[in-house]
Amino acid sequence: MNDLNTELSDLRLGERLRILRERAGLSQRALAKRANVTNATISLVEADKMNPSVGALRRILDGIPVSLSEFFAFEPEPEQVIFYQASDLPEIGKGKLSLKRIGNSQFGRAMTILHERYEPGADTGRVMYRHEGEEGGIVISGRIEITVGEERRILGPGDGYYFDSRKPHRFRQVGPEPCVIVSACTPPTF
Amino acid sequence: MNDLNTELSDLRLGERLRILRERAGLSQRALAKRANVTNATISLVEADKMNPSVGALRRILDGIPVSLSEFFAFEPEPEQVIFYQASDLPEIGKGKLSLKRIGNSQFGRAMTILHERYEPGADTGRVMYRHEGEEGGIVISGRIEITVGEERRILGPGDGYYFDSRKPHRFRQVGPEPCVIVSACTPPTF
DNA sequence: TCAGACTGTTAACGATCATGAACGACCTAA
DNA sequence: TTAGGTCGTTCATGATCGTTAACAGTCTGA
Repeated sequence: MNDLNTELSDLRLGERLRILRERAGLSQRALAKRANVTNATISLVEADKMNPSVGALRRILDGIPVSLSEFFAFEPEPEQVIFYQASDLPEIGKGKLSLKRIGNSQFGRAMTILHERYEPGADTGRVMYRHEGEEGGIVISGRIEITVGEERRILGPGDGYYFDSRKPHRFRQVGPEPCVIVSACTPPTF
Repeated sequence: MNDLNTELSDLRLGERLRILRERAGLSQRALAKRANVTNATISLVEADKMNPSVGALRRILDGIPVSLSEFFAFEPEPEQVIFYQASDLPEIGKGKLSLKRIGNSQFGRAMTILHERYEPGADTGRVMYRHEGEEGGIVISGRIEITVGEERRILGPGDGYYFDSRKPHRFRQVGPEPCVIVSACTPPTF
């Protein structure tokens, strides 16, 4: 016994489909005909006894017609994540540069927070980044050389920076110990 | 050979899922772990080689996290229906009262058009309807007795009406031939 | 009362999903 | 170079979907 039932009752597909279908004045069979699905399918979905494929659901909704987006509009949002557990944060970047993003990929968020770790020798490269927005940060530990446009500076613990991301920029770790930075950029970069 | 491939490429689930996943900095396996799905599932979905169930897609999206509504937000709307073929219009109502709704159940529409046909003896009943909005119409053929609040009138071809739906109202066919009316009400009643 | 047409539900079965385990490719460190 | 790690892909199999076909219940009209 898996949690199919839990999942189904959680989605409440059936309830909403039935409401929309009846609102349109369609019987299960009438809708089935329009949707190129059988009435049994609609019956089972409405009874929360089946977990339809996305394609099947779309065909059904097309028969009403209602878009998938509209259909799920009343779906409770996945509760806004407020707290991020370190072990859950995916590690981005490769090699000597490790990034952990906080608040990323959340629609409607104005910025992205990064927890960056530069191992000795780490370097964002000669090809300098450029993108829309602004970014800033504070060095937590270690030392890093930051180049922004024509400016170059080496920062240590407690030091900070802030610049327009459209200026070409480059980060390069210096010294024997890794450098840790917490930064933010806006709007969220991908 | 069915049209599974057509359906899948039509939905473009894979493309969007991949974009969202990568934007979140997650590998297929990392996302799979969060979503309680296997990496193979994500791989196949992204390659448009599988039509996931709604439940599975939701689990995957929860791992990003993105709501179903957001995920389908960019789905092209089912092209706004402009022309309705009579044979396609579902017939609502029972017995002597037949209704055909035009533009119903379309989110974002301001009103519903009804093609009503009252067979001899048809009557919306003594329990008079009341609902939000306004409604009006024109009699095409036959004769009908309309009661709105304290007002009562018998209308024939070419006659029209318009009133606030919150007033109790009742329609009753009179005469030997069926009565056909085209009406509109706002906002769409369910 | 009966036949007919409709409603939504349910059982059995073939098609498909979702899984677990393998694969080759790539990178990193030793 | 090798070993170990990750990446995304692919194959075989059990679980589930979606269909076909039947079912009982309701309503209409004869």
